[in-house]
Amino acid sequence: MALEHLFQGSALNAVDAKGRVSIPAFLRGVIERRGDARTIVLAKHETFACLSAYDPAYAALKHAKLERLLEKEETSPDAALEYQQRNLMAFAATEEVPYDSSGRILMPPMMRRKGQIGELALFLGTGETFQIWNPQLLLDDPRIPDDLKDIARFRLDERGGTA
Amino acid sequence: MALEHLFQGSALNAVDAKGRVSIPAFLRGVIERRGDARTIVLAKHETFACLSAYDPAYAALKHAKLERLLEKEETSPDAALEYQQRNLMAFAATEEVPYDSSGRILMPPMMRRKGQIGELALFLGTGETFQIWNPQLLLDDPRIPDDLKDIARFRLDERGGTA
DNA sequence: TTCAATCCCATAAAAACCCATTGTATCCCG
DNA sequence: CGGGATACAATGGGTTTTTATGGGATTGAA
Repeated sequence: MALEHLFQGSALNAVDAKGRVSIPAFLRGVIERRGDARTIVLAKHETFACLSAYDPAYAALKHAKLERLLEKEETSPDAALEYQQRNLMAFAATEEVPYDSSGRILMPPMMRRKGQIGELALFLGTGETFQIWNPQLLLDDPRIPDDLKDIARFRLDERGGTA
Repeated sequence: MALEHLFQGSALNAVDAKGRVSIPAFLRGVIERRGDARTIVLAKHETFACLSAYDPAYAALKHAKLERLLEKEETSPDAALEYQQRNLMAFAATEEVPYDSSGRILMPPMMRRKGQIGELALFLGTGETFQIWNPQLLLDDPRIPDDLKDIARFRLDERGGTA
């Protein structure tokens, strides 16, 4: 498959008192080039203490991939159950939120809790999708490469906060 | 794979007060022959104290390679984590910057610090990618061949600066 | 009413854009 | 072969546009 437009780069944005966050312009650019939606899909990340985010076009693609996988491995009861589980996670456990004309979303409270997002949201492009972190949790995770933590620290410094 | 257009040659350009740098025309030529983007991707070099740079087409190619690797080795939890880490480094730890009609980029502050780039940027073609150095750091690195340092010194002399 | 989401407007900083200058290499023509 | 004329690269500076973000005002459902 391979998508031609990939999410890349990092940014640290504020979450204001109303729970609004600006989606960095360079990520919005990719979303709007992939499709014409001004919307992102949020989910808890599978392995890290952060949120995973992507555009509706990618969600559709992901769904198609699951369908194909099912058709291939079918007949096994295990496979069918696994499909049901994955499907639930892919759709029921996600939230789709539009961003407004200034590029901001209202972070849904449930996702905010799941991602433990506080006053600051660290956006990280990861190719097909991007991640949203509480920067402190990223710094605390031993599985994250040091070079990436340096970037998080730089983004925090840039803002004047001491990390 | 093998790309047909390769980066080669060297140039020393100024970084102005706004942080702008001209990408040498001979490198831009390669970028635009590889794809139609007028954009470069910047990353910290893995082994040297400089930046690594390439075009989006090369980045996509690298990504596709990673994807194929994952599908082959999948299922292992270790492999999955390693994949996540690589993806983060390849995308979150890089920045994509467009160059304008006069061939200049705005060097992102984070990359400028990571590469310790001051007022001068030394561009070195290395085939599939190219490097951007603080010329002084190149001269100070014992791992760099003397012949290459001579080239750096020549570029500095050309400019009137004493190396 | 009340809380919360959406819309609208304001602003400061940063980035993108446009235009001008210089220097150098190239070309053309006498 | 010399000497302009030309084209393009690199760079400086100003102006406009975009971004991120704050703060009302309005809508709407509970």
